Amino acid sequence: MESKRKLTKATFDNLPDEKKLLILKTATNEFAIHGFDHANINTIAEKAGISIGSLYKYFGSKQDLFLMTIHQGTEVLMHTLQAIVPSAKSFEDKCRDLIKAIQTTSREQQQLIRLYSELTGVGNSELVQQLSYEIEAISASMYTALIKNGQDTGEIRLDIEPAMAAFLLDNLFISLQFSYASEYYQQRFKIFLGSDIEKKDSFVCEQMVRFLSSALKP
Amino acid sequence: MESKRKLTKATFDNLPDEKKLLILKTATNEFAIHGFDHANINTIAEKAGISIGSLYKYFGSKQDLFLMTIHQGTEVLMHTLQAIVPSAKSFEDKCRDLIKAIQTTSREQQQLIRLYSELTGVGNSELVQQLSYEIEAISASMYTALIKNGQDTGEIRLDIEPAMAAFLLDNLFISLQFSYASEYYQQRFKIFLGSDIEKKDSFVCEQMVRFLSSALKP
Amino acid sequence: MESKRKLTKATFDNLPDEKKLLILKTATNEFAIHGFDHANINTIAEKAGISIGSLYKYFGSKQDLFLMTIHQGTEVLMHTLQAIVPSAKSFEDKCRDLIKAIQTTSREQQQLIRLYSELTGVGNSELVQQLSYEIEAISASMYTALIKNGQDTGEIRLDIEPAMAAFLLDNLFISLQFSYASEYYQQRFKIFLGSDIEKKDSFVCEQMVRFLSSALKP
Amino acid sequence: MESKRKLTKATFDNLPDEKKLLILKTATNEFAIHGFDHANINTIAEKAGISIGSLYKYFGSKQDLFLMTIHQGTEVLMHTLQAIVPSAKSFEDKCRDLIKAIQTTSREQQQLIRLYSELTGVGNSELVQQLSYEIEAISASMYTALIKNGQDTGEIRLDIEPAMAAFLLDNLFISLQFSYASEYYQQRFKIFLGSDIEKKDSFVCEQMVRFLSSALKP
DNA sequence: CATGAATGAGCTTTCATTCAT
DNA sequence: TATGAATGAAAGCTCATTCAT
Repeated sequence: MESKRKLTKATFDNLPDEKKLLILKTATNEFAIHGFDHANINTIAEKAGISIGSLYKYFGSKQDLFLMTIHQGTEVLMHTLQAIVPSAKSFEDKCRDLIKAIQTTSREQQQLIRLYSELTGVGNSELVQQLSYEIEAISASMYTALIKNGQDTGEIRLDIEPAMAAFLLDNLFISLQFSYASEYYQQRFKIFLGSDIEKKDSFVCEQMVRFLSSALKP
Repeated sequence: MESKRKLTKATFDNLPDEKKLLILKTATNEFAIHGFDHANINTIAEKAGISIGSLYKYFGSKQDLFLMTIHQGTEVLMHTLQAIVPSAKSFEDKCRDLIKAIQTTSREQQQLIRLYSELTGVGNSELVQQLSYEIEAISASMYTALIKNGQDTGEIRLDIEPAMAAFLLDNLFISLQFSYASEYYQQRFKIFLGSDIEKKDSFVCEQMVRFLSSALKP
Repeated sequence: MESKRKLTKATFDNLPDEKKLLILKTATNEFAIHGFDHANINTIAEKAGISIGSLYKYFGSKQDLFLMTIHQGTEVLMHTLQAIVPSAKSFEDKCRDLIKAIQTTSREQQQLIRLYSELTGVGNSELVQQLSYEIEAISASMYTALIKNGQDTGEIRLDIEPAMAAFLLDNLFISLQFSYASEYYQQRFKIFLGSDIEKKDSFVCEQMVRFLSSALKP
Repeated sequence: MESKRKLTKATFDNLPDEKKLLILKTATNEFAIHGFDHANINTIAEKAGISIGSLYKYFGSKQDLFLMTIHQGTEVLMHTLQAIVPSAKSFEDKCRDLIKAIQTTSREQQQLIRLYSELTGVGNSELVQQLSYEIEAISASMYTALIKNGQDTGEIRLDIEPAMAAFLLDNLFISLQFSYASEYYQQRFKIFLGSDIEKKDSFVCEQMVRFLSSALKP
């Protein structure tokens, strides 16, 4: 809908992949550790082994760099989704796969998910709008399709609106994601379920699957 | 369990209630609008009609003031919970009441909920730990009790762990809360359900009730 | 006409006169030597013996400080004008007094006049507009009155518009001012009149008086 | 007298005229709009369709490029002067022609005149000295000759030094030029003469001619 | 107790110039 | 000759906190 403004300048795209990845990884690290406001652009440049001037040749601003790290990160996450949702498995099995994927990636990509939760606080420039739209619209359409498909195959009740079911599903998945990645939500997770959540992956998964399939079965 | 360090100094407690409320209200406003980092302590003092010196006599630091605003705010929210959860109604009716309460208070107390979502980013001092424990522990125990009670009355299935069910319930409620209060989650809400979410309160409520009661009924 | 926005904050006004003058003098120096763009706020603070924080408590921005130095400086110049123009002397004698005053003050207040010529380049914020209006409006009205008065006394021809005569008069005076104060205009002055202009004050004065009185006599 | 250091390197002179003009025109634009300090060399190169590397092959520095734009611009202005001053007309008519020329060119070559007023602030390298000498020496000698010639023909009084009269004449002309071209002086112009100065060209011209011829006639 | 002036470290961003290709 | 990516010093401004009055 909007004329997609690019987050990077051409100079960045022309960089060798190795260098591009190094820069983005360094930035992801800094932003995840210190948050957007407290992350230091000069430090990022230094740690990535480039000059500040170059950093600003590649990205127009601190915010652009931040958004780019998220953009690149979410692409990875979206691939995971796309590998699971359109498969031929049953709805219940897909849920199980999704939850397991969340449990794995939330730990592997902890920093990325922390970044995502920073997105809320960066103010609401056009770019933030655009990026968040990109991210959420994909999940929304994929989950809605997932539900509709389940309704077609008779696995999912018809008296619930697909968009609404998708919304609730995504809410549960996002919450779970944060519960594994963010320090704050991790603590809350433990308050509910005890300090040994690390060992309870399959328990959490099975209980959620049970919860979800009952909630949506006809 | 924890050595409760106080957020306020005695000097604040001795203030007339009116003044105390004015200060906290002003702070809530500033923090909700600008976020923790960009809120300006000097501005808060000015708007509350007191000197910065006094503010520092009342609260030890910016963080302490912030945590106090949350502490005071959540008390209000907890009262709502306590009015609904222990009532004599059916589980389904309690869910309905809770969702309606969320829809109402999220709009009325928008700023408060925005504050809460800032909590994640404030770092993890002892005080943050303490406060978050206070908040989450109450919800956790209340929802867990709610589920157990439902299991006792035969309204809720027995093959789901009460703590786990409570966790999922709270996840859905918190997500809904943010969806009404935070700008970012509001946009996401609309991506899923269309731009007229303001008019769909009862639809959202009924669908969620249906989802929840199916998920948990025996 | 415009709601006069103040250049200083109250905190500056409350300072002891000695300190106020030291700050303005230091700033005048820096701005005169380096020009607006190259003047260094941190250096000004340091040389004035105050912290940068304080400087920004006193003045909202670099530009505000700059404009304040001009404002204060022109006040001095305006006093000189007001001492000469409304006197009981003949028009010719007043011109002579004005030119002599320019020759003296341009040397004494060299830096101030250099500041003034920087004014053009500072961009056109509301404040610049306001300040320049203040300065020019006073000269305009005083010189116009001077001409009208001369027409009333029969010293000045009637077939020239007072405002136009005042404009030309001011043009000559300002040019002369720059010719003594600005390095560039000084060089130009010498190209026209030879390198010994320093010793030619009375010659320059008499020739100008002769030029002016002929130009305007009936 | 002075060892004329060149502003351009040979590489520039060898360029096709079209390209040379494009570069200078682009530079004039940028310098006129943003002033010397805020003009961006990289932007100029980009807009002129050449590389920064090339620009630095053509001109030694930002300052050199700036001075070159002025040098080239003043040549145009000087041609105007040379077309009027040595003509066979009366002194009064020449004045009239000069003023009219100023009114026209100040509007057409607005940017050029704005550049000229930037010259003061560029510091005082050898090159600035050289350039300003070039410019001012020509006006000085032409106006002085104009006056002397008037004295010879009996149009101009003998009791005024030609150089001095030339100086005053040039002061008035330069002031007028700025009054049409610079934003700041334009505002001042209006303060003296009202906001409709655009429509008053012939009035301004006639009043100035009257002023000048009276000032200098025997 | 109350005040509020003073502090100063710290951070984003710009841009003239260089030099390897 | 031409290119344009890389450089990095430098500067305006903010704001939590202190402490003398």
